[in-house]
Amino acid sequence: MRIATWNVNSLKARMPRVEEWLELTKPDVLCMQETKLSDDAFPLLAFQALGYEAAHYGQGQWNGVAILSRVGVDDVVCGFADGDGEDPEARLIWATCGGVRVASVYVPNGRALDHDHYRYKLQWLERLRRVLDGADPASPLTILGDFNIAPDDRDVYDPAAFVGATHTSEPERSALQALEAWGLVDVFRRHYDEGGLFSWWDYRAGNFHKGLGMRIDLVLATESLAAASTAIMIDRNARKGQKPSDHAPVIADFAL
DNA sequence: ATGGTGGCCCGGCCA
Repeated sequence: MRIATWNVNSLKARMPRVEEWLELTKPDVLCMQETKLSDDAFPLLAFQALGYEAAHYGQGQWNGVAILSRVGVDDVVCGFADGDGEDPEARLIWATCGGVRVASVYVPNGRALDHDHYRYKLQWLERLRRVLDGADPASPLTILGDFNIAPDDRDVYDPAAFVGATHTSEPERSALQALEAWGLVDVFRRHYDEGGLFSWWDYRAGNFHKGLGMRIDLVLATESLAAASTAIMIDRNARKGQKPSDHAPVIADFAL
């Protein structure tokens, strides 16, 4: 089973690239983030024409997450659904696809360490951790998406440049480690040890061509599922060319 | 290391 994640930075702007990429890559499941669409505007028919079912949780203009699948989209849950009030932003959707529980997440950016959005980010990650109490770490489960956290210093082009900034702060990394402590593995690190392998590059200043990026798009999987992973790659080709997203897709293959 | 690009939808905000 091939499962991928891609922050598309507006599905409306990216639809030609996404359709082309689906036909080329043929994932069984694709998690998308930042669709920036209302549910009414989600191009379901176009995806069905390519053989995919889909679940979308959007709010229009900002955020928005989706799961495409050609191995079923069952038991869809939008948001935290934990009874503690609705998250005002559409950042989380779950579905069961081919026997695997899949989440597509768009973790808040945080903006700055002293910003309200940073506190929202940490609270959001804690809430995601609590939601996992309702799941079994021995079951096949995967959380994919834009975590807006570089897990360690290998995952940024210059750690010194991020001191005092978001994405690398200790509380953010601890919040990610709390998810891992529940029973999730960073599948990419099961296959690659080296740094300098990134999934996001700022549009500005030619950062992609200079190799100035971060690895913030992650595939977290329970140990039993991670043990079935045969390969994982960051598809840098999708960051090239006309009208790319600022994120590259991450593609993971599992022997399922 | 600052200034830079591209998305939203039309003036800044957000990434």
